[in-house]
Amino acid sequence: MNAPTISEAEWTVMEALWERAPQTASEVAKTLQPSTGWAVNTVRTMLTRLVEKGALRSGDNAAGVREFSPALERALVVESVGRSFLDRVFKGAAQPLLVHFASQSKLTPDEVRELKKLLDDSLNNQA
Amino acid sequence: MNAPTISEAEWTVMEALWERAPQTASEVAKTLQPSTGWAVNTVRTMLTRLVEKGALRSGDNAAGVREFSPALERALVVESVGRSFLDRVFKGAAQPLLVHFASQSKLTPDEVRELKKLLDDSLNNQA
DNA sequence: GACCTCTTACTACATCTGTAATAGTCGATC
DNA sequence: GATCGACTATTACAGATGTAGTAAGAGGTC
Repeated sequence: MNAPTISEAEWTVMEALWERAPQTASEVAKTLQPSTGWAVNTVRTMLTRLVEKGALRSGDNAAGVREFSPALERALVVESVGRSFLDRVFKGAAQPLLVHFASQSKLTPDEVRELKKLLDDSLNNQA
Repeated sequence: MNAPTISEAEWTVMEALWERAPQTASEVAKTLQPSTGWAVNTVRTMLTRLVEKGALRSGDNAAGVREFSPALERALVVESVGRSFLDRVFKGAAQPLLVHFASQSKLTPDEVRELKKLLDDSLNNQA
């Protein structure tokens, strides 16, 4: 029941569709062209593979052109790749991961405040 | 610059050598056998590939048998895969990542205390 | 009605990964 | 000195990934 494996390039395509859906293949290709330089067929191939993987759904629009939409919520996929990253790199221990990224990053005072609140809440919810 | 790409299975091998080094191929294979079931040759292949990638160094021990050691510190590789994960999944924004994992995980009061301290420190160090 | 453009379906091909098997060398063994 | 067991080097092979190209139908254009 885990989300399917989504490769790095495929992730880029998913992001485009999480941003706006549905889109046809040419629309996605046009959206990604500036940042990736991918040929339309490259994008088509990835769309097809993502449909096969169950990450996208497709159907024809009024004009009879196929259009694509996410079949999985972004949050769910983030959940899944997040857990796999946590397991692989931090052996499943969230605290060292949090330490790593917290010490690595420069946060604003507001962000720190929010995080501390969240940490407190997480304690209370456990009780 | 960036640490080389280390695949999931290769990561397992690296962990064994970060734990204890140097080790010969058979030693690593024996170590990993219970958890992975890999054949010795499978481990050898991965060791070879990791040397090619520059993630391991190898040399002959007193008995003339090749042994392997990490060529990269674990922290450095974690740094690199961590950043790549952050960029890909959270578009480089550490705060949402921290929110995600913090809310996802059940931490002990001690761990929460440590993290909050770390967050405070990170603010001070910026100033 | 021949031609160009979209769209779709199918195919291509190198590289990386996972997972080994095979062949050849070398030292210990009987 | 033929044999057995490590060790090394080379090769294999299928599936995933990145990055397309080609062929063929459908619709507008001159």
